[in-house]
Amino acid sequence: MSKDDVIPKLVGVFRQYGYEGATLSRLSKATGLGRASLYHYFPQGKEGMATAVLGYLNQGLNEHLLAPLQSDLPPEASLCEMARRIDRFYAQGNQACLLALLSTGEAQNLFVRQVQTALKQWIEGLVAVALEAGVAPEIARERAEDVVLQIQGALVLTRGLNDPSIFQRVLNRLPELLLEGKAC
Amino acid sequence: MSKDDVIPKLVGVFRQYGYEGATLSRLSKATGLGRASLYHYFPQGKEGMATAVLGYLNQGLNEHLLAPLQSDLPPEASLCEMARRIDRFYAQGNQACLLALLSTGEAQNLFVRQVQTALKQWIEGLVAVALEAGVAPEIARERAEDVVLQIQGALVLTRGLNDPSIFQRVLNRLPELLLEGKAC
DNA sequence: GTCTATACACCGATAGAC
DNA sequence: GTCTATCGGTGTATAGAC
Repeated sequence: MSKDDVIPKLVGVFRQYGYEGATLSRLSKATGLGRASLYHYFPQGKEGMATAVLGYLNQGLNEHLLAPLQSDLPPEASLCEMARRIDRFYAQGNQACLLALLSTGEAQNLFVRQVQTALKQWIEGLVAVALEAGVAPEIARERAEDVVLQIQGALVLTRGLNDPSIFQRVLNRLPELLLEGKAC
Repeated sequence: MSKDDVIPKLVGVFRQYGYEGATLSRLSKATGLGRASLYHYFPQGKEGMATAVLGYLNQGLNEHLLAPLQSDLPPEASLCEMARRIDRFYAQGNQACLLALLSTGEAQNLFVRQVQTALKQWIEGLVAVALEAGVAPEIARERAEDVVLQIQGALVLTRGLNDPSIFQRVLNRLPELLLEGKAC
């Protein structure tokens, strides 16, 4: 088994339990490897595993969630496609976002840079679509931030209220939220 | 020292570190009490402390954050006042929301009910203001949810990007977000 | 009420056999 | 590479003196 086979199995644990809750016992169970074997792949231990998971998800963000934004689809359609993929990725709003989990507690200091990078890439991808659709530059950035912000807020509220309809509602309005009044 | 004096000192630890990160060592240090003394006040241990903290913050939500909504101020002014208090309570967006922290990981199962109650009260308070301002009932609820949702999202994004301006921007638009097109 | 001392489980991490 | 065994430290929780 290679390192690239192990990482995807670690993802679920960090996403469900956060950094502190992702114990080696759970990581071991999820991978089917003994603790010592995990240290073979990740000499930096748990911190190394979290870093790898963040890198893996950041790559997934680009290759899967943001891919439709760079396609030749019309802007609105590409946003709809992103929304569909987000819906799947976050399991209809039931799965937490690792970027949110890792910006609290002790993890905050360890992963600020990686979290910041991922969020910025996400926002930049959205800015590009808005600009392409003819939205004014100053407005495009604010709206792009709003898109990510509302997704994150919807995840919190959907989990807290146990009401998936909130997440759906936010996903549905993403296109008009970013492009309102332009090229719809 | 009474139980009511201890609880406020526990709050900061849970808000900063979340449930799993709020260790008895930290709670002991924050209160100035030994671990055993904490068990005198909270026989249910850490879970009891978290429950007490949630209750305390829920009461604060009603008595401080939501109080202006029930005052005789005009709707828009009461929302501005709530926004000011939220700004202070969340330290300009640098402090996490306990309701968000406790709806992930192992804490999720333990505190769903209390978290749900607090979020619903918050939303109900906002719905009441919107109705008072003449917003249609179906729309009022969605907008109230949006207010809480955007606050939560702004907290995530402000922490993750280390950019307090995002939190400020959301707070500033709360009145129009809830009342748009009505009695402004 | 607050303390010291302690019980026991689990934490992250490592050594060394195979 | 994967394992068993184990380290030192810390986790939550309790007992019992004062």
